Amino acid sequence: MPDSSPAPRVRFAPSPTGFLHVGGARTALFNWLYARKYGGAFLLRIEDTDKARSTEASTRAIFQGLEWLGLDWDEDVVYQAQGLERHRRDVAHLLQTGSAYRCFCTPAELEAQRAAAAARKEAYKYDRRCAALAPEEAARRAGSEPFVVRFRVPDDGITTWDDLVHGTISFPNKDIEDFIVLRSDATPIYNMAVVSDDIAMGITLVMRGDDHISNTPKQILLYQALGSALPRFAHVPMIHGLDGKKLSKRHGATAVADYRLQGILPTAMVNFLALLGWSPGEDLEIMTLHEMIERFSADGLQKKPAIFDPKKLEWLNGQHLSLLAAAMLEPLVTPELIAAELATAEELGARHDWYLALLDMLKVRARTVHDIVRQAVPYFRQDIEYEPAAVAKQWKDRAAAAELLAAARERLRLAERWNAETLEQTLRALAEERGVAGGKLFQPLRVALTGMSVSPGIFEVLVAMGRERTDDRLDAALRFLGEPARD
RNA sequence: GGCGGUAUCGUCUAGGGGACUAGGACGGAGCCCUCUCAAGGCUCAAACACGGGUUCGAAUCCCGUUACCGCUACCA
Repeated sequence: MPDSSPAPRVRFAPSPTGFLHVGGARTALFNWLYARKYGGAFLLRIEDTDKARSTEASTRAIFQGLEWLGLDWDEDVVYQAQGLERHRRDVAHLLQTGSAYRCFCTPAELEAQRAAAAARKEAYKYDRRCAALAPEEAARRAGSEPFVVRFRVPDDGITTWDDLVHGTISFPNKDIEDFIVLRSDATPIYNMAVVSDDIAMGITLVMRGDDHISNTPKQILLYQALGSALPRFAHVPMIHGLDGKKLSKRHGATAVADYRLQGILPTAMVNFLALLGWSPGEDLEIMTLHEMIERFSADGLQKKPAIFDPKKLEWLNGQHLSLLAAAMLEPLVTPELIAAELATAEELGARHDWYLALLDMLKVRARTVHDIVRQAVPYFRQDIEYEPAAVAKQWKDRAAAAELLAAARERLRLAERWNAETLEQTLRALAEERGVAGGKLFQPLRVALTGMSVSPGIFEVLVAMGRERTDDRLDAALRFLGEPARD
């Protein structure tokens, strides 16, 4: 026999009513990490029983979101709506064994009862009037009247479980109302469908958001009434916005796809999400998925909600960007360069080594993929745009700047080799001859080459620019400034 | 209102009765490096919600209080 503990089976069960939300993505991630860590299965179930709100586009968005994050699932995707017959069979079983009963109260009647309770400032709980109906009578009325099926919650006792993140949680049964399991249109209510599906899928650990804690006792009661072994439960905290409230549209981007559009790397996103509510201990922050699997443990799961801090995400993204080899970065940046009409795939392919070196040069000071594209502009575009602020500051004395740049142009034309060492020697020598600090030469030169006052080191820039374009840029700068008088 | 959950720097967190003068990270301030900006290195400011216990000793255990969050549908 291999191992005494069977391989765990976990699932991520979103309802396809919108895009993949960061909260959902994180729940999926924790489930995935758990499955991968312990050699179990990570299953995906689409909870599409609410036909009015479920869409196929949402389902696709969920798949794409998970794929982008690198969270692959095992086995075929389960669609909850396809389990309808089984859901009904399970409800029939409940009815047969007396664990559930038919309720003929109409929505209007229930609403009136609720309103009356509210007026009396009492907590409303279904008064179980239909629980007392004789089974034969209920069966007879069922032929002609609409009804729902309610679960018969025991009067006494407590329902309790040992939550993987919270420890023991218990609910007195007397506080749980006889909840509905089957609607009057004979479709199952959420709690029923979930339990039926989780049993059918052989789920051994239900890991989901904190907001399901109060559903758990009801679900446990269902497992027991259905005669099934209980899975373990783990309730992970929610994600909140900067204001401490549940993350919503008001907080800006909430869909993982939004972050993709913002130039966030999937590895950074997944790393950030993992850190929200989980800690590997030992002050470790930057991790790959693989490293997270190695260190993952439910012990490190936090109990309190975490606030989503976009600043830290950006920082983390910058770190991942710097760590990423140019060859890995290439497929992420190339489409954007093409979209920005800075280059074509052919051009990039033709000078591939140069392109990779450029990425290595730019990635260090970028926090998003967009930053790289922005910084790459002067290396691709034929014409040059000068930032007004850069011109104002570095070319304040236009005549002097022109004179200096003209001298630099002459020297650079004479440079024997076009590499960082040679260029540094050449330009430092020039600065020294002129009796100026290096910066006094490099800064105006930077503006001439890039149009900006900020860029990578000037010698690197020169190398990336190449001899010809450097010369063109200096010509352009001199035209802009007005050629200095020659003797 | 009822039920449930949670509480360490502004934020993410370490901490599991003495190792706490409470550690790391983001963000902030400053210094170093330096041709600019990043990156990197260093320094500073910044927290155990409050009150009672238990204990020789409590951020850590227990009980209250407070605050916040979730649920309280024939939604999921």
